[in-house]
Parts: sequence; structure tokens; C-alpha cells
Amino acid sequence: MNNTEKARSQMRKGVLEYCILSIIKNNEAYASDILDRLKEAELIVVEGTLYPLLTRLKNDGLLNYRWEESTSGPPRKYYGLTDEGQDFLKELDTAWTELVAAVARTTSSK
Amino acid sequence: MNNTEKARSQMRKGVLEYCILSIIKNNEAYASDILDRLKEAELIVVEGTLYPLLTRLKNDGLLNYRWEESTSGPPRKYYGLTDEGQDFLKELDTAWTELVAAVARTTSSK
DNA sequence: CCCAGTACTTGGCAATGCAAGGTATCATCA
DNA sequence: TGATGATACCTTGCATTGCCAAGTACTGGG
Repeated sequence: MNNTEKARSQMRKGVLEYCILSIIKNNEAYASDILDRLKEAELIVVEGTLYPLLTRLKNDGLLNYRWEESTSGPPRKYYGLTDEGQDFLKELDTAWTELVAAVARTTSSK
Repeated sequence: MNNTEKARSQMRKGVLEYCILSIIKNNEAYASDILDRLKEAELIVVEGTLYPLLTRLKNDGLLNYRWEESTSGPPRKYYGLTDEGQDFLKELDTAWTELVAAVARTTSSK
């Protein structure tokens, strides 16, 4: 992995949680859904990254899930935001907005 | 540290290198300068984070430095960007812009 | 009954910010 | 002259967290 790729994944790291919660806020979703959405947005993530993250968010009380049968394979875990998750997402919104502003200040200073 | 603070520092993490290189690009600077600038931009960073990072960037050939005497204390290490550092910073610019766009896509999808 | 497709899980690794503590230099002032 | 405080630089150990790779389990078709 070269430096640029490293920097990119480092940047991605910071916003993954935020993006995943945002995606789930809009629609209940199971892991493969989420992976697809992230891929559409060009935020590549692999299974081994996503599943543990979903579990962590659930353990933190930000997500819950229900099982749903599938016609094409094993049942799926559909994740949704808890009330706490909604609140947390709002804070992340703020944090992200502020960060973008802070970076802009830094990179444009004379 | 609560969840929000954790998330904030996680987000910050990804852009620190970028911000520091940007600051140095604009003016040669020594560590305390950089800390002040980051603070102005509301990107709080502590010494123990900055020094190892500067050393790493130097070892990667992105920064160089010269010693300069000070009238008020020990000599200072003034850091500047190498050519390679300039190139790398351009790539980070692109990476950051793309990330902001990707996050926007994710958080606004219906 | 095996195989391919879909989902979910787990263990070890590497990167990196952070907290806390340490060393060195210089000016001031009793 | 030697104690003090401010400035500056550096190091160590820790915790978090994404990544990679391999593994388990359920389903339907040939």
C-alpha cells in the first residue's frame, strides 16, 4: 500500500460510522445493501470491515435489528437506528460539518 | 471519552496529515507554530501527536527542516515541504475533495 | 447429495492519535 | 550564581479500529 492509498483509507476511516448510520437512517438495510450503497458512493468497504462495525454500533445501543427471511439464501439482519442512534447521528452531522469547515480554514490560510 | 468525542477524534485523524502539510506549504513552521495554527482552525492537537507525525513525514521524505536560533528559548526546527511533499499534498487535496463528495452522496441519498 | 450463491462471523495484524513524562536551552532575578 | 519559569523537542505505552483472510451456515438447483 503506498502513501496515498494509506492516507485515503485513513480519511475514510473517520467517516465510515457516519456514512453507515446515514444510510441506515434513510432505510432499514442489511449488510449487503449497505455495501452496495457505499460502493455507489465510491466509498469502498469490505465485509470484514462492515460486520464488526455493525456489531459494535449495535452493542453501543445505536442500532437494533430484526431477522427477515430471504427467498434466495439465509435470513438477513435488517438494521435500523434506535432513538439514541438518531441523536448520535445528529451529532455526527455537526461534527462532520465543523470538520469540513476547519479543514477549509487550514488549507486556505495564507 | 464519550462516543461523540471519539467520533470526532476519529474523523480528525484522517485529515491531520493533510492539514499539517497544508500549513507547512504556506509557510515554513516549527511545531508550536503548527499547533497554534491548528488551534486557530479549531483542530485541536497535542504535542505528543504532532512530534511523531512530523518525524514520520520527514522520514517519508515529504518534509525537511533546518535549525534556527531563537531569542526566547532553545533553537527551533523549521519544517518545509520537499518536492515529493508538494506532490503528495496535491494527491491529498484530491483525496479530500473526493471524500467530501462521497460523504455528501451517502448522507443525502433517499 | 454436492455445488454455487448469499450472509454472517472471527482472529490476527498494522496504523496512528493520545496521555504522560522526560530532557535541554535560555532569560530573569534575587 | 543558581533557582525559576517559559519555551521547545522527544519518547513510551496504550487503545481504537479498519483490513485481510479464512471459516461457518443456510438455501435451492442439477
